[in-house]
Amino acid sequence: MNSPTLIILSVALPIPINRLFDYLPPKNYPLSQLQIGLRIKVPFGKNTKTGLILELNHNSNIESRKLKHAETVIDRTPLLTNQDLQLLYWAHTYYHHPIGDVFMSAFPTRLRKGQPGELKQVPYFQLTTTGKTIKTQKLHKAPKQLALLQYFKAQASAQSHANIAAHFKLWRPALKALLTKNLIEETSKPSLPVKQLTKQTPLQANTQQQQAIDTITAHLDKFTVYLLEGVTGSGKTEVYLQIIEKVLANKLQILVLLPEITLTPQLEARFKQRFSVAIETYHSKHNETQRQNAWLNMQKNNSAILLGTRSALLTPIPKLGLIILDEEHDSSFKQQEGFRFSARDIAIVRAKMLNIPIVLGSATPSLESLYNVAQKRYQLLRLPKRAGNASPPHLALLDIRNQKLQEGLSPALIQEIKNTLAKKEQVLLFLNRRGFAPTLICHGCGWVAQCPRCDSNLVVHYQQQKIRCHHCSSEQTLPKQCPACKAYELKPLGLGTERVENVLRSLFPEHATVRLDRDSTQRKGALEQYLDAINQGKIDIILGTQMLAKGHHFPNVTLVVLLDADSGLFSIDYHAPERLAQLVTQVAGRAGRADKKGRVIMQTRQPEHPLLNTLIYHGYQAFAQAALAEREEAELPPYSYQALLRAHAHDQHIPLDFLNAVIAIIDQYNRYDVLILGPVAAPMAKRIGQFRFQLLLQHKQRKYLHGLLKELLPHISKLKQARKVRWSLDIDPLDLY
DNA sequence: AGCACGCCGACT
DNA sequence: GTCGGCGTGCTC
Repeated sequence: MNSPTLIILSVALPIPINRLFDYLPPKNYPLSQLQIGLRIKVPFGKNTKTGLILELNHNSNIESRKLKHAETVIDRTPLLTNQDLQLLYWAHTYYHHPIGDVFMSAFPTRLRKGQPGELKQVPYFQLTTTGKTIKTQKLHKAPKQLALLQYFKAQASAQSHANIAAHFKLWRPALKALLTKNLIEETSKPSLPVKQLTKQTPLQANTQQQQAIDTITAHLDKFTVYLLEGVTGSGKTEVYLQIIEKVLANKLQILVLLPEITLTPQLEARFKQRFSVAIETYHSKHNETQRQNAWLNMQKNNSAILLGTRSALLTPIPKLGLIILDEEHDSSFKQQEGFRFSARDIAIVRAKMLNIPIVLGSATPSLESLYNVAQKRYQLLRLPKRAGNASPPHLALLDIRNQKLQEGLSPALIQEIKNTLAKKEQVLLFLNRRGFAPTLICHGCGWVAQCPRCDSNLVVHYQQQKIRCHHCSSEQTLPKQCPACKAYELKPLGLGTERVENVLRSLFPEHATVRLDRDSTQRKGALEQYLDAINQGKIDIILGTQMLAKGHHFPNVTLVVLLDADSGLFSIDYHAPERLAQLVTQVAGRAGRADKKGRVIMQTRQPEHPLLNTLIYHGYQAFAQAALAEREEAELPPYSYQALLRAHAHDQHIPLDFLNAVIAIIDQYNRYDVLILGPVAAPMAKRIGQFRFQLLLQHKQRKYLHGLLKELLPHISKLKQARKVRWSLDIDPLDLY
């Protein structure tokens, strides 16, 4: 029916429907300028949507009377390269996620919504001639303005709002005043002088560092996955910096991916001190203008290095020559909703497509990565030595069975803390549970305070006099009287950081204790304040949650305590021991970083637990080998492949009906005996008022699992039960929740 | 996802 | 008698 000169555009749209939509070109648009990869505005139902041209065809399966004209082509040249498009296509296939959603997720929000692909000018400010010479006494009545003026005097180049905000609070009025007084003027972004790549000479690498650097830089023009296993403080960052320098010398760009909450500012500062090339950062703290500019500066090759989190992975980088992914075991590299991709796994595919090296760094590599080393797919590089001669901490288990505990602290532990404090050294205690107590129970009738919307107990927050659910936002005032039997017998049960803080203060009243958890650090800048106080030696005892495990340096801490290390051992999720081991090793890394030897004590009721013992007495590597052997025995990943189909709804039977209908379809197509586990209730069956069920699919060979999924999914979308549930497919799930 | 159409309950 | 609840269907 269609004439051969007709051009049909197949467009990917950001909607959860797994197909392309066909359009006629915009009216009067020169056909020769149409290209795959251009963003385009199209009418869609009652709306206009921004999509991406993925195919140019001569005909369409849609009746021609239904075809609409596209409105406008946004880009003159594609923002993504062919290789970017190929990578996205691969990700769409691998994760079985709707094509338009995957392709459009490569763009920052503004560009996804159709904004032109141009840099947004952000104002920069510099001193005027008057500003440079003014006598500071003239501003003695305006300390804020004076401080800001001094700051500008100390800077070599013009500064943006973001630069100023990093150093001052409530700076806007002061800046405005200085502008009015003509001491500061607006200007454009200063261009960086790029006479040389570095402005700081590299540190002297030790033998292992040098070996790692040499190995990687010997073959910068071919794909290899390097697993750089370096204990805390072994100088991984210096290795990264020296490899990057070599790649910069080849005029190529570098992508550095970091976990969500690492110390990006510190790392950014270190990169900026070392290199004089333009560096972009991309993470959740940035606003949309900053994201768009960072993305475009990489895309246009204006900038050489991108430091970012998972969301930076798909930034187009035309001259990409190296990918570094630090803390590769970190779970924040896996997106946990919508398009549930693993930034690590896609990064590896990206490196492979571009034939460039990728370096995965970690002190505690994931079991998959260690398995890939054993399979000779990755090359292992080890940095066993701690820099500056710091010796590794000594780990020990402390059996607390039959011990009389004082709010979770055993007598032996209290003695250890005393000894450490007597030596004027700091103690770090780790308890991964905030609040005062995880349970409020009535001693009269056994009633327990439970969340009305979730399958969980309400946590007692004593300071705020609240009981609160940690899974949804519901909270109540701390009751005095049991709502069931009216007795005044309500007692908090179990340990939280607040409670341990109290006992520490009463046991060691002459020592300063600080608690670091989400509650105590909510106020902006509070965490930084506490960290400063710790590093200035004003604090003797540090108590905190998970947030202590990552990155922070506590050079004077010589005793690290894990109060309740067992909790990870009882989880039904087979990843739990791996996570516990990583956590223990990371927390242990906080101790004895300077010349003082550190000690790590783990209180446990499972002193005979084999994996725990392997970890404590033989180290992380030995633990990993033992854990891998268990996984192999049980045919769990990485010895098999999994996909998890989740479903939730307000009514209990809806997700269950849906998953049973899915099973009925699976039975028709399951030629290769993919293992089906479920449907079962999720470990937390009810959450935020929704009932959650899941179906686990597993097979020893990836191709059979994925083959089944590919056949299955179109049928699932068509199920009438599918409309009533919210469902999602998680490939290579990390959380079996 | 977003929107319209459509058929049943409490209201100016 | 109407407004609006969310079940169902469609988007090139």
